[in-house]
Amino acid sequence: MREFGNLKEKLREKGFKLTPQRRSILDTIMENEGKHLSTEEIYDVVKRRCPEIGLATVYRTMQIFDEVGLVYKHNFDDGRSRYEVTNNEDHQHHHLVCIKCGKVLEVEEDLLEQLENQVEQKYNFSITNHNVKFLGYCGKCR
Amino acid sequence: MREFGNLKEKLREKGFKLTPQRRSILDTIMENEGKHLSTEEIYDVVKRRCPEIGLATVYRTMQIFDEVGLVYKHNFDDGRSRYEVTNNEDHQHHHLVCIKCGKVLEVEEDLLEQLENQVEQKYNFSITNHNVKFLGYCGKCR
DNA sequence: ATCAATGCAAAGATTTTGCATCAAG
DNA sequence: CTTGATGCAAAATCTTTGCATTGAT
Repeated sequence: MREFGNLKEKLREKGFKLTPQRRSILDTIMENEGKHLSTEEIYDVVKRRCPEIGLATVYRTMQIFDEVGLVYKHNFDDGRSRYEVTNNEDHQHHHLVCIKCGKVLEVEEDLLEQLENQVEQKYNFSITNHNVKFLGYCGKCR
Repeated sequence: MREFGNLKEKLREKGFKLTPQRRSILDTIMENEGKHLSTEEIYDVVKRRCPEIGLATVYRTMQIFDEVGLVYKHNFDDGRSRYEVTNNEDHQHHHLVCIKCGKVLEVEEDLLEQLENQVEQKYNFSITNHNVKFLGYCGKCR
């Protein structure tokens, strides 16, 4: 489990406060690790422990968390953004997206270092993260 | 240059017709290869040679083209979908997205075959395409 | 006291849909 | 004729914004 001290610091660094709402949101996405919740889904869950919260607050909070690097904003092509906590890894892991049923699996391997180094040199680009999706058919659908 | 016969066939296979509107849209995105046009941008260009066309038609057409595999639908996190012709390659090339200025560069290298093979075996998943974005800072912004 | 954060409602933006009309086989 | 495709406008979604209020420091 991750310590709150770090998080608070991470927010403070950029001039943000750790309000009860933000903390509830953080709790929620940490408890639902690997689920890729959308903003509205997060809102629905958070409302249970924090009934007065507004949807706009969740939207604003997710923007901040993304900016600060607490979460990663995914696009799985279903019309809404989905979020995942970044577990202090500097790089995102990869995802398998089934183009039939839409299921999203996670891949543990990274293995892109070598490729990234090549690309950084050749294109004069400083890579801070990557986003890798493999599209295809999952076991059930193929 | 690609032949229209193939395209028409590709559409027909799935029961779609190659109408003048669809053809104009296809011309437009082929003439703007590498530009990642959004639906509205495509609409603006197509209107010049096809003034009676409606935005909804462009949206519907892009859905079909994506489904048929004529284009690839990108998300560069600017709030709209952007499209690119798939040059009969079975796999997408990669992109460098600058998180400061938003510029998108293309990477020619693929080099994911090995990783994909590993992943296919381990996760019992049949990969048909991939989507790889490297996030970071371009030459100007870093 | 100050200044950010919140909640609510309204506004924005992109995308989809309903429906009458058009076009092609 | 019949069926899909189109254009227009309206609707549906997701997301952002304006503003008065609240809440810490």
